Amino acid sequence: MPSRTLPPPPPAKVPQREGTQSIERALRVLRLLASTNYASGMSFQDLEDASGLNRSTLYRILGALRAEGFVERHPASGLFFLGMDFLALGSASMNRFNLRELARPHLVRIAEQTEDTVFLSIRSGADSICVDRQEGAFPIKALTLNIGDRRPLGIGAGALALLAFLPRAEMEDLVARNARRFPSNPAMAVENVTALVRRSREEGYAFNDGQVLKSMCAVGVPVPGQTRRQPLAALSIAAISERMRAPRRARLVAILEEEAKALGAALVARGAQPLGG
Amino acid sequence: MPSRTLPPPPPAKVPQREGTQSIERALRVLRLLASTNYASGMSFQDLEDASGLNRSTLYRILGALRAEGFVERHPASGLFFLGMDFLALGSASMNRFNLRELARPHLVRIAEQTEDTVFLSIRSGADSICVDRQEGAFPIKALTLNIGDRRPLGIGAGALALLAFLPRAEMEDLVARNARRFPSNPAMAVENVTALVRRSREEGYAFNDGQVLKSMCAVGVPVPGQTRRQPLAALSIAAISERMRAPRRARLVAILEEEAKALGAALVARGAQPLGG
DNA sequence: ACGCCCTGTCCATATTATGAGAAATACACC
DNA sequence: GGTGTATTTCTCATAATATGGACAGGGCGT
Repeated sequence: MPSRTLPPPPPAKVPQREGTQSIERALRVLRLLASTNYASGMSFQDLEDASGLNRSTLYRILGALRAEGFVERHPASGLFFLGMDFLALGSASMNRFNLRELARPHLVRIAEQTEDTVFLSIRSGADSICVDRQEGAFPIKALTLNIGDRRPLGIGAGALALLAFLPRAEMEDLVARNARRFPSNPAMAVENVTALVRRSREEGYAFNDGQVLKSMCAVGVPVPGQTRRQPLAALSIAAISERMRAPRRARLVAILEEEAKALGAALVARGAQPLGG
Repeated sequence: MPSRTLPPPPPAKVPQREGTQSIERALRVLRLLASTNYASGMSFQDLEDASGLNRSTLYRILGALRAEGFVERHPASGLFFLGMDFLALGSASMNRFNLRELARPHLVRIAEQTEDTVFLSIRSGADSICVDRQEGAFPIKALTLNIGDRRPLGIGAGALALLAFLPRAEMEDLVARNARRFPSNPAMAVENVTALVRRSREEGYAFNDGQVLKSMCAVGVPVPGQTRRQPLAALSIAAISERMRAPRRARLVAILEEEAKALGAALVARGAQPLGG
């Protein structure tokens, strides 16, 4: 080894920190606990390995999370879990602008009139999230979406309605983003989604003809904000194909439109704003 | 003012801290955002007032929460919201030991056989939490519980089943705790709950005869763990009183028992342990 | 123009979180 | 019962981190 003077090891520490190391770490731990591969709980060892944190630090973090009820520890097994309070937090996160509360009667009314299953979706970034659902009485149920499910904008009637009625520039940007996110998925290709959007705009509603699930169809409309170009949410109905043919489909759309308009007005009155991301 | 030498102001700081100030603060902020009175979003000012934190500190905390997606800020209005990821976290918290996933087919089967509404509950501390629900086809629905709802142990069929089949000492402790928590509620009085527990043990199932909602009845059974004295969860059925009379009620209980036994076996096989608190 | 309030950023400071290690505790395997 | 291993808690010196006061840029009403 030539004894060259070692170049003074530059601190090279690119802290890049914004002064919130511990919070960041704590939230990461929560994310770990939420990852579905560990639904059956995580041991301390699991957490230590997966997080890469120092033991002492991890104990301290877990202690804090536990003290606030965000994490629970099973006494017998010693496994760590997300605290049950996340149920409450989860509901709260869905209730932006009281959207869910205000929308519920509309969902119920639509489900009663149509006997099919109704969904309420909102936009989050380049995704659509199903926020609420109301099952209809018709025995063959089309339960494509569970509450909390994410779909890229454009996939499914609700997600397509959210996308299609955005300002053109924003819409095109999102379509491009999703095409990049899912390069291997032909359904997300720019041409394909653009075609769906065009048709939705022409017909005034989003129509999903079995793209997600064979033999299941759905229609969706935007919930208008100040203007129709600023949708606050989307309402959609799913049913088996037979119940979605031309004459009935128009009726369903009319019902959706009516409720969406009323809901939109109520939301605007309460100062709701379209969600971006 | 006598110029007495000021007694050296003892630091008197009782930090009492466990070295997790910032995490504690961050979690408090999340709680604030989740509080329902602010469902329509909180301005920075709101948060500052409600949290009592220094502005800079609050900015940093919110920045960290936002960077991790736990908090979102609405661009137009500047309002802060819980991030939509809480939906996912909420689902995850319900899926302990994959309970929800494993239980779902059982719920569906019970709902199909009985046409009534079925609930899955677990214990959390001195409460029961409704973790999942499956609606039956019968047109008059008894939707006493929403997913995520908490009830003190003993109130309602599911919560009573969870309580009644615990080891006696534990049960009595919990009954006493809840009586103290709700001193003004006669339904939670020790004598009352004890009587319900006794009957449940004698008959082998929990029966709620309109205590929660007039004209609505429910039956519940524990999902057994290693032994029946270590219930992992509870299954219950709610219906209008007419559908809960003697002959039918026995059938319902039999169906519940069968599914609960199967579910319990599956859970035990996966190493599930009863939840405490 | 002026004051007032709200919003956001900077930066010196000491308070706080950190992590190594030791000590205590539980647990398994003979 | 005894030995070894894993788990959990505690202590403590240290530096890195989070803190909060000060400052600066609007917006708005008067």
